[in-house]
Amino acid sequence: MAGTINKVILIGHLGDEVKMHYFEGGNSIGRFPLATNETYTSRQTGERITNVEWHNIVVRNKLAEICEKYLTKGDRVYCEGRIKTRQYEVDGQKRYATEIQVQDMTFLSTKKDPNNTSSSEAATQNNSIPPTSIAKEEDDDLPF
Amino acid sequence: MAGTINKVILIGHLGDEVKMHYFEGGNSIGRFPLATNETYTSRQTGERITNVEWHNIVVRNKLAEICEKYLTKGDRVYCEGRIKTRQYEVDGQKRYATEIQVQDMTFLSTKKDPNNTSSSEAATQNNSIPPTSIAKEEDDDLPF
Amino acid sequence: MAGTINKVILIGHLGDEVKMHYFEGGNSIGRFPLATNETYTSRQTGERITNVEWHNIVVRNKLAEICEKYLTKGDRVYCEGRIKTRQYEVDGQKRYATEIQVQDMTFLSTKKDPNNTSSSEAATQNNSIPPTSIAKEEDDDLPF
Amino acid sequence: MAGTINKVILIGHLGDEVKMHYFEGGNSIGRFPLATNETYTSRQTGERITNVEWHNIVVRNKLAEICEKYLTKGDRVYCEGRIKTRQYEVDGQKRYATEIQVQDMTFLSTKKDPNNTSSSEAATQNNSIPPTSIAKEEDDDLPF
DNA sequence: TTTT
DNA sequence: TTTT
Repeated sequence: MAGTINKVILIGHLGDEVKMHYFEGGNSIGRFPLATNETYTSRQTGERITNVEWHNIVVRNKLAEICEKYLTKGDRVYCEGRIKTRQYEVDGQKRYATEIQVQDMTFLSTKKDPNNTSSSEAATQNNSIPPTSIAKEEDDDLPF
Repeated sequence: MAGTINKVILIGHLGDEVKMHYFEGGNSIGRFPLATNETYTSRQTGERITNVEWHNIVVRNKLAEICEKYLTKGDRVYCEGRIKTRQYEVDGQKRYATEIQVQDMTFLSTKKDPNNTSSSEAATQNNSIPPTSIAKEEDDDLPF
Repeated sequence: MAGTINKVILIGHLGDEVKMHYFEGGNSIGRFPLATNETYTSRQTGERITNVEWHNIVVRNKLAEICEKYLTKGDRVYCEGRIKTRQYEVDGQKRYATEIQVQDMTFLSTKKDPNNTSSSEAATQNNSIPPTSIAKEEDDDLPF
Repeated sequence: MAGTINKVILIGHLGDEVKMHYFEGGNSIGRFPLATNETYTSRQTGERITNVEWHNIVVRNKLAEICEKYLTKGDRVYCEGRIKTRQYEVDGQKRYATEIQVQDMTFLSTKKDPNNTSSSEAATQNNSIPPTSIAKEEDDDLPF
């Protein structure tokens, strides 16, 4: 009943801002769409075709708050998590929504950093350093 | 236009047989459900809870045919691929179905091998050796 | 200063028993060799060639103790961790030893389980269930 | 004898230029060091400590040539490959050198692109587009 | 619905 | 030997 692995690794760009939802009791959840692209050459026409894949990213609690604080539309991130398909009903019919529950994230660009112009590399050379790697342990100090 | 990654790694058990579909022109597709389990301890009751996650696995052409030949319900496999959400309409309403398009697979148990009793390790010691690792290159020889 | 990833995923077989070392203060470390195989067809002779790759696995504290208790030579495991190359000197010359520091592990077969005959699947159907998935959180309860 | 996985995923920065070596017969190999960083808080002093890990990246043939053409010291890349430890002898003593044989790579920044100022995003808006994702198939067209 |  |  175990001995299984459910792991997702994504590098993509935020298609929108992080949307937060706060629960009673102090828990919180953040959601944002992440785009990955697949490019290939058409066998028929020979032209380059790009398919966009949209992933529903879900983050929780401290990681959610760090995402909301530092990430914005267009930023690039590395995400590691698991696939989770939720089931719900509409008019008595089953529907499915697949999310990526992310536990670990690394920022590959952070436009929200005020002193930063275009890349996370630049950001590390000034005093306002956003966290670039976010660990799984929720009780840790902020990685500054 | 790229610089993105969409990667899924799963280890799980087949929930059903591989269902094949053959296209005109020689292409084929195989589908099967794969179960992964997540076990955790409830904070309320302290009991162990297991959630099952079902993944819609899609394989193509030679890999599909190897899967159909060697895999059966209950077998354990390692899968590597990408997430793909297809959109379709029902009564004018958008629906989404998420699949895992698998390119690489490793068999961790293969009940269909006739000389095999319980594990793929045993299978490698006789003459009827199923492939245990299936490469991405479709034009390769079978890995026997 | 960050924004980097160092991740290793291995599925292989233990080449020897887990060797434990206990430190003063209660910490412990376990080490064992893990074999992965790469099989390919020789372009010259056309015969199948198998290369064995040996990985120096290092586990710590609770995970080390679970490994020692349940794993034995020949068992198959899934390991997730990071690469770490240690530097040392012999006769004033630098030497390097590369280890895989494993944080997450899933047992894919466990011969040490007394009620088990050949695979972890069988093991889950009786009362003596070894842990098959070991989480990163050291403070967690044992996953029974 | 199989059913194993040997997979490495790295995101890091080039510590030096790509060094090429060409073989008779047309094959080529490229090598470069890649740095990943691990940052943690010391339990003793409470200060942030960064450890650098250096990986010996090895790429072959077309991928090697693309790396040499587009990558330079300091660039950030995503690498996917396998661990390979080579054995050699010095004065009759065995020595080991661990490499990462990389088959797939994604460029996360490319300073060598002449029209590019600081990031790969900018690069995609002009006519001199470096490849950002490099597939495994050696016989493919260049991903332009 | 959307990123680069 | 080195990157950010």
